[in-house]
Amino acid sequence: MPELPEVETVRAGLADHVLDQVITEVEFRHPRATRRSPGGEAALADATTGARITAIARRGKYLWCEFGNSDATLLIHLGMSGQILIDPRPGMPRHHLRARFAIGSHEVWFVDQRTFGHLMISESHETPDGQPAGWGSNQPRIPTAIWHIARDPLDSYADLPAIARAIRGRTTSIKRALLDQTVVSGIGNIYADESLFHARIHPRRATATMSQKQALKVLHEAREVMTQALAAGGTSFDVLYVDVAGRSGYFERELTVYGRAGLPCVRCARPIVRESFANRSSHRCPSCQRTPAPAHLAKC
DNA sequence: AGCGTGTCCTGGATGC
DNA sequence: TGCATCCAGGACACGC
Repeated sequence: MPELPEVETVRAGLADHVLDQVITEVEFRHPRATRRSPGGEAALADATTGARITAIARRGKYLWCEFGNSDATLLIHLGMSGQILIDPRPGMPRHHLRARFAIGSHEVWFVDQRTFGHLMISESHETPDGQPAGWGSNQPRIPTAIWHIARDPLDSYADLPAIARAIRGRTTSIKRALLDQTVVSGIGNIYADESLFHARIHPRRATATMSQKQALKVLHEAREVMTQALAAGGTSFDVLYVDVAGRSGYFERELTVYGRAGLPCVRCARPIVRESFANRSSHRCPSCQRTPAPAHLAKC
């Protein structure tokens, strides 16, 4: 399940192989892959065939290709199970292959078992702050389809104090705010739990009752845990996720709470608990992340 | 307007 | 053993 560090690993891998190359062939193998793209498969193929890739950019979990002076971008979201495979081995199974591209001398596959991922063409427009929209972008433009996606904790143009203030302005729980991509992007269930553990904050803590220092602490921990995950090559839980060359990440060994229900807390040895949260689950240490007083607890 | 819930999807795990 | 149900997850449409 690719989150920000995994997506960045994919971005860097793609940039290594297809930057300055021309897309010569596009083939779609599943209609859901292009469901959000205006005009569908035909328009996407039309917009990309013959185009030269001049940047591979990323904001949060979204990737996009820039094409020189063109306003059009090819936007990619890997969803839960999406993978990008470059020059896949000849025997690689094809049953989850959703789209394939010939780019320069490379074969590039978009493989996605659960089909939550998608590809789309999006026009772009100038960023409000005049800065590049994300890692790898070399122009101050953002795909219009993701104008509402906030900068992520690894983005050098992200204003963490401003994000902390936005979090505190919400009437919800800190975990919901962290998962809201319009507040801060790139944080999924795994890194939300990890960041909150490191910051010693309960997932259901009401954001409006948090101090600026506490909110900022959570964001800094998110940045830290993602930086470490990135250095380790991305997190992986099963064979669904592999990076562009088909290798799995190995950061999962470093996770402190996520997926560790019943196992001892790395700090205090009390068993980690798993609780249901908004049709999902939260993992926390009942001792390091104590339940706040009712007045400081959000409804969900 | 802002917030919370339901939905999309597949296949491994679990239950009877 | 086999069938049925549950569950995981990100993003967004929708309703309150």
